Amino acid sequence: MTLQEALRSSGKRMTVQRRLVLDAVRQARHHVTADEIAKRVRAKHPQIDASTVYRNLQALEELGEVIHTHLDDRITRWHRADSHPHGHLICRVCGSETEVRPVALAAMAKRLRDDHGFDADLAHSAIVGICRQCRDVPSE
Amino acid sequence: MTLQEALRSSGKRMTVQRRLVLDAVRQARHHVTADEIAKRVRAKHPQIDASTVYRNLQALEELGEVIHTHLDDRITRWHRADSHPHGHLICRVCGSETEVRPVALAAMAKRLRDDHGFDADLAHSAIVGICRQCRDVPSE
DNA sequence: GAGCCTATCGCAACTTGTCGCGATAGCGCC
DNA sequence: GGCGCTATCGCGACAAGTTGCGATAGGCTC
Repeated sequence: MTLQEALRSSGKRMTVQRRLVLDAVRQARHHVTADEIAKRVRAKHPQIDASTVYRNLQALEELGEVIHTHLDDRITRWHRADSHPHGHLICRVCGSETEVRPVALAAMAKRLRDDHGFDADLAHSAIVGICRQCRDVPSE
Repeated sequence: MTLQEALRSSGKRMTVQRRLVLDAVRQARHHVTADEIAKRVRAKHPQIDASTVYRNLQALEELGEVIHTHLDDRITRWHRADSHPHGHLICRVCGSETEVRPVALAAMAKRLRDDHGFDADLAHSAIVGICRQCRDVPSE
């Protein structure tokens, strides 16, 4: 389904603001925060409010254009929907971030599907724990 | 290590406010929000500030008395450290919450330890996805 | 191209949580 | 029991995100 079709079928409209937010997420290489998107959008259109950015990110997620994930801080990160899916391991000691390949996530998700009939999205929230380096040096 | 010993060895002090926050978390049956704890504490001591509650929850977590978890909303939940550990499955469609037994979490964590040397705490953040009921009735 | 319906906008207020600062009060020592 | 060091407190300001509301403007029809 194209963006035009998605807009039509959901009754949503394409506004200047929505276009700018979508472009900002698409142009970003990695995960970006709403604040970073707002800054980028406001560079050319300073009157655009933060709430407009938040509402548009939500709308674009409903349209399937962008996706949000949660790392371990309170800040939501956004990225384009067509980037390759992956999980995140965050070390609570040193803060390092490691990517998990989809195949490993799928194996873990299978267990939850078998046990609970639950279709887990393990890429949505980061998995917190202790990384190899920090575990091997427990007394610092 | 007793609470007294933990306080001594970390240089922390036991204040009236800290005692009240700890009691409030202990008395709560399930996970509670900071706001619920603040309300309970303020019922008898109205001058206690929300920031004091937040700082004490953090301090009590460092002392090993309480633990926080993240469900899918932005709100942090707290519970006593000695309650049995478990994971949470949250359905993004209906919002239902299912507990996952530690044994299932351990099996998933083993995979991450084998692949990445990462010691995952899968009880820290809820796992988001779609529950059996919502998956079986896709068109509503 | 004008008009209508209503999705969306900008603004302001609110929520959850954090932080800096001067004042207060645990707790170890005498 | 009194003293001093400094952890903690209450307050106000800030950060990230949400929500209600009157005003604006997409996009459909004619």
